[in-house]
Amino acid sequence: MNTAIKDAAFNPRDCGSCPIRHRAVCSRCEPDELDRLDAIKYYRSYEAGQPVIWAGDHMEFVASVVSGIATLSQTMEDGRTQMVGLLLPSDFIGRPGRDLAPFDVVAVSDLTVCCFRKKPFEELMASTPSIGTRLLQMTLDELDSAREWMLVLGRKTAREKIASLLAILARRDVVLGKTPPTSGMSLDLPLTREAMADYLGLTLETVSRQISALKKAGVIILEGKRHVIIPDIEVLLAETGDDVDGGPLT
Amino acid sequence: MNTAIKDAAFNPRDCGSCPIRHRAVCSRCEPDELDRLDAIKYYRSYEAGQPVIWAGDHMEFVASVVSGIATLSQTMEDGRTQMVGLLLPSDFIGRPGRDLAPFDVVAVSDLTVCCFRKKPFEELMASTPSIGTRLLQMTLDELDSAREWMLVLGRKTAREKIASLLAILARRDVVLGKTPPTSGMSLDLPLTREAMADYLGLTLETVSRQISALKKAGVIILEGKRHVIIPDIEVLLAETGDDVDGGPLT
DNA sequence: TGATCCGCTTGATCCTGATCAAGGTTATGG
DNA sequence: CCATAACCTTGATCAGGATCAAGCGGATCA
Repeated sequence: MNTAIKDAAFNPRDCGSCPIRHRAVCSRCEPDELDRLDAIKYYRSYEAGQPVIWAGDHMEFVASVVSGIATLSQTMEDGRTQMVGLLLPSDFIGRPGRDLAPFDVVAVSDLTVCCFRKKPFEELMASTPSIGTRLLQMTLDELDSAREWMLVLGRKTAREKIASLLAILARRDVVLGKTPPTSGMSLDLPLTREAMADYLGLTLETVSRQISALKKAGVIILEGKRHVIIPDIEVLLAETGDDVDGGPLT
Repeated sequence: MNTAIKDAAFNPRDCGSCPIRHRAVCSRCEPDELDRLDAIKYYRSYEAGQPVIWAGDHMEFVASVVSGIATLSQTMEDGRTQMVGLLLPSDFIGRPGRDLAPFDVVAVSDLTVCCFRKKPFEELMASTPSIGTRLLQMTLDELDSAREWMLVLGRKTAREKIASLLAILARRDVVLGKTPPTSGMSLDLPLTREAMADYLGLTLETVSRQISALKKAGVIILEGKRHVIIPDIEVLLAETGDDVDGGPLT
């Protein structure tokens, strides 16, 4: 696999914006640790739709998403697929200490990742406890998110699922400062209806219908197919079925 | 909360069987690290049905299950609940570096856990990299399991869900050496029909019906309500919908 | 300028699993 | 020993979402 991967034209001087350095693995590293990370890193980019890795492949690197969006998913023999994670800028890809990729990773938009060769990275981790600590915290966060998503998949209605997905995407955009946190939030859907369906355990028709229903109810306003305006975030949160206090935006 | 917790009558000399020492956090620790772990540990037990901790509570300890079974779950205001994990002997409870419990933990059978006060444990972790490494590996395993479960919740039919649960429980019993791995496997269900339903995102009636259906199809044989005999594991695995190669028993 | 494709929407119908309801089994306790 | 309460099974009916099907609108390309 992994045909058609191209090494990125990403300028190494853009290193300053490398999420490894600033937001992911190494946010608490000392300067000399950063230097050592720099020594083993390189960039790669993928076009929308390209696979980054297939479940079962040997992974010879770990990586951090610089820009773009990728999905983590599983597919059954008969074609049913379930997305198990959404990889956004600053998210980490890979398993130190493991050889085989457990899930498929596919770029859904143009994607640039910052890679570290696995062996040197693991050695660096062994000699730099703060990296391991940071990675443990990130993994615990991912585990909590995965478990929260299990409630969505197992117990929520189609309408609640859609509202939950929109709320999660909205929260991310707030965190990234792309939209105000209060009223008139605006949001670009990074996923096709089918990808949303795979994320939510629904069919694409149901996704489409429920989005239309939320639109008709005035919970969201659609501009085109992919741009969503949320007039009142509280109304959207009420549709998720979650406890409103301590909800997704806090 | 946490009323009615009793300190265990567990004999400290049984320390030799403490899973922290042998299977969980410290399987690769040096003897002096084990001594330091011993210095901050204590046992607790809970009766079937008792809560260990509620989501949002402050956790002043981390722990490892010694014996019995607990569940990790989430409940919506309207009562819908989703189990997000099953805690069996040797499983770890808690989040170093976090203060609040993210999910409810409830004992479903009589339960004994080996606790470590959180602060000293975190200090020990900071000074003993192998503990952190071990914990990272365990957390990555849990994350993979959680993600595999997302496929079950999102895409499998009721019958496949039941078969998947039975396969997982069967695999555990094989690993623990309770039953032969090949033919005529036998298995005690540790959960009520309702708990299975909460794990699988179903109702208890559907669970009951699908178990009856698998029985009628000869995939399983029931002795009483809780004891299951699996005449041919391959037949059960075929019912899970999973790829049979590399399936749950390997 | 069409022709084609892809992503999306909407309608009609079906089916799986939820819900409502009744009764059976097993364990516990007076 | 029976009474009670969990826990479980089974039946009848309902409904939410899947499936099958048709068509729309905006890209891309010859």
